[in-house]
Amino acid sequence: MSKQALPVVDLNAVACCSPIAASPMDADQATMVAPMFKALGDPVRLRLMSMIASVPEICVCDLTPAFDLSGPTISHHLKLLREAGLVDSERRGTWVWYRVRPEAFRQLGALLEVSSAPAAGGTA
Amino acid sequence: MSKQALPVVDLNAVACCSPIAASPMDADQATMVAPMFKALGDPVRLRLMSMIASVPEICVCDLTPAFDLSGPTISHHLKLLREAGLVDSERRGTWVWYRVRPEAFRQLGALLEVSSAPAAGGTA
DNA sequence: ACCCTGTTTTGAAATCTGTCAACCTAGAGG
DNA sequence: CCTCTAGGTTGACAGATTTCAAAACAGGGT
Repeated sequence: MSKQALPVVDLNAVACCSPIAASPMDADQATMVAPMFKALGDPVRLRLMSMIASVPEICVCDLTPAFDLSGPTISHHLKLLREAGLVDSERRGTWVWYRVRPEAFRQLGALLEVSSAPAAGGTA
Repeated sequence: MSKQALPVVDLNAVACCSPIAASPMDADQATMVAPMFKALGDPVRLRLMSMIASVPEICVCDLTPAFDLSGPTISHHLKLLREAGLVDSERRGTWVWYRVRPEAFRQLGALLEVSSAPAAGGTA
């Protein structure tokens, strides 16, 4: 089973859409969501994320040379991004390709929305 | 100079609106933006942020009892939120009041916007 | 002036993070 | 089977983070 490790952050479990400015977030929800922000809280990972999100998919071999960092270090950061549920990877022959997980991205965006909208009817 | 420390993150310097999915973020920009995400990457701070953002302003005395943490620890997290440029504080008599910095919030949201992605072969 | 309460600062301990060198694994190709 | 290259894993270490107790600071009231 060459399956990659499942993301630590279960996107289905993360409260999906209420902006953090809409109402005080409870502890459990914060515990689930924080790792996603944490993953983006490092300049290297933020840049990796941006590079990945800017194209449909990208090979590690194109990511690594963009940094003054060793291969293992890039690999480590990519792993954290994966565990945060933000990206997905797939091996195809010799190379490994990364792509963004749109749901995760959308959720993060929704969380930061300036809530002028009442959450009416939003509860699925 | 008893003024509170200026935010470490200079909101005017932070590239203001291009979503990270629009084009690869350069190193400088990532260095400036990452601390904001980092500040939200802790469950306690995320919850504090949510509590602050959910109301026009809120007293530390209403924030502290919501956690099983000492006063100094809450104060420390609030400081990090301040230094990230995400919130503002003001002493009024005995109590200190915190409120969100809408510009910072808006910027973070803009960064995560799903830019109607120029998918395959996209010229930026 | 003194004390009381609310908040921040300081100092210190335990834990976590970012990074690299060295090593291991997965496919491709002879 | 052997070797080569692309990536990931392990182990180690310097530096950062989280947390609390103790002390300091800021206003208000007596």
